[in-house]
Amino acid sequence: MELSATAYVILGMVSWRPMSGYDIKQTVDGSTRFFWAASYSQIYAELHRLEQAGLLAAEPQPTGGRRRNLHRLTDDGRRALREWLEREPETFEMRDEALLKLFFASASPESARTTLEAKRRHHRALAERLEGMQRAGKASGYAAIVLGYGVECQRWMESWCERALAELPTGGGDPASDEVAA
Amino acid sequence: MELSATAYVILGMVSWRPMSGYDIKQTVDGSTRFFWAASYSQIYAELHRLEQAGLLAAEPQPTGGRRRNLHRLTDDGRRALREWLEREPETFEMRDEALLKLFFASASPESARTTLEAKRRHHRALAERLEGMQRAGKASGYAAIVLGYGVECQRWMESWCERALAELPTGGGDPASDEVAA
DNA sequence: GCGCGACATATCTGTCTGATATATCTCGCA
DNA sequence: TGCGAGATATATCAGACAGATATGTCGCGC
Repeated sequence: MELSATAYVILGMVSWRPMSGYDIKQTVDGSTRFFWAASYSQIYAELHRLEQAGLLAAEPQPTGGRRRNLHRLTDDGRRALREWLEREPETFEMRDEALLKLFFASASPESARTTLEAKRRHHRALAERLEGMQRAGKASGYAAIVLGYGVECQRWMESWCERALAELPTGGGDPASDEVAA
Repeated sequence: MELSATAYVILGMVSWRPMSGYDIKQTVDGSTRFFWAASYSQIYAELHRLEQAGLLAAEPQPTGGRRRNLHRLTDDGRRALREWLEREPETFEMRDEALLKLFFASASPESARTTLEAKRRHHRALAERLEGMQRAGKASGYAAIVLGYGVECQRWMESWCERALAELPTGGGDPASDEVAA
């Protein structure tokens, strides 16, 4: 049974406590989102698939007229989660539009500085947000380790931008001719 | 005219010299791939769209019986590229399966160590590959700056893994109880 | 002259995002 | 009392994107 990594995010979240799709989305947005995001469409689709596969069990818990399905892990689900944890991680991807703009900056050299400044601001803002989560003591155990990674990583990126900015030639010039040999 | 960021990768590549779709894929795989990847399906689809939009011009250059379309930037295309470079970067995303596994490691605490070791190996291997590109002198100008970022970033991640490994409790235990407050 | 690997284009399936639709519930406040 | 804003909750669509695969040509070594 091949599952997407997002399916395992759901299994992992539900391993803490039974959750609705909405709960899962909120928790992902407040935690794994910075290294693994998930959208509603993905979450609800996976939830149905995982129930079909017997890894999750849903029990309807309507509050008055409002629908709500609480999903909990089955024994098979817990086993699948554990097996996934013990496999080698595969996916590591970055998508950084600022780096892309810097890469092509020779087509508009004045843009290099503003792009780097925007990237620095972005990392600083995210670092501060994550530090707020640290101070709020929202994460413990492994989650706290990963949160620490997030903070330090954003701070490293922020400081790289500062260094790069300092080394950038001032006149909006091109730091030696550009391009990558094919 | 709304273009995807991948469209601008294509405009940027073609701004260096006219290229075929195949050329673009090779160049992306050897350069921007680590912060902005592109697949053939995406590239050929965008190439058609950009030509429709008048930002690229294609000239057929068959070698004997082998088809080949050389794409070059039009004046509108160069203008669009410059305008994009001067806009604020928006997308910054990471997808790191190792971090995800570490996050949920309390469901299989022995996995934390092997996950971190795999992540460390991954970053080391990528760093070495990028350092090889540096030594080969394949990048100059802004591309070299971005390559330097890649190397330093991978090395930072590698060293973070080493630090985390050193701080991990030895007996496969759980570093204080887990979970994230909703 | 045959086969392998590089060159070249195209397309399919499936993952995933972001926006949007729909409906209910809660709470503050007029 | 009643009403509107915002939180809760599920669902779906269009489109971006990756990865695999199909199809065919070319050059080169053996």
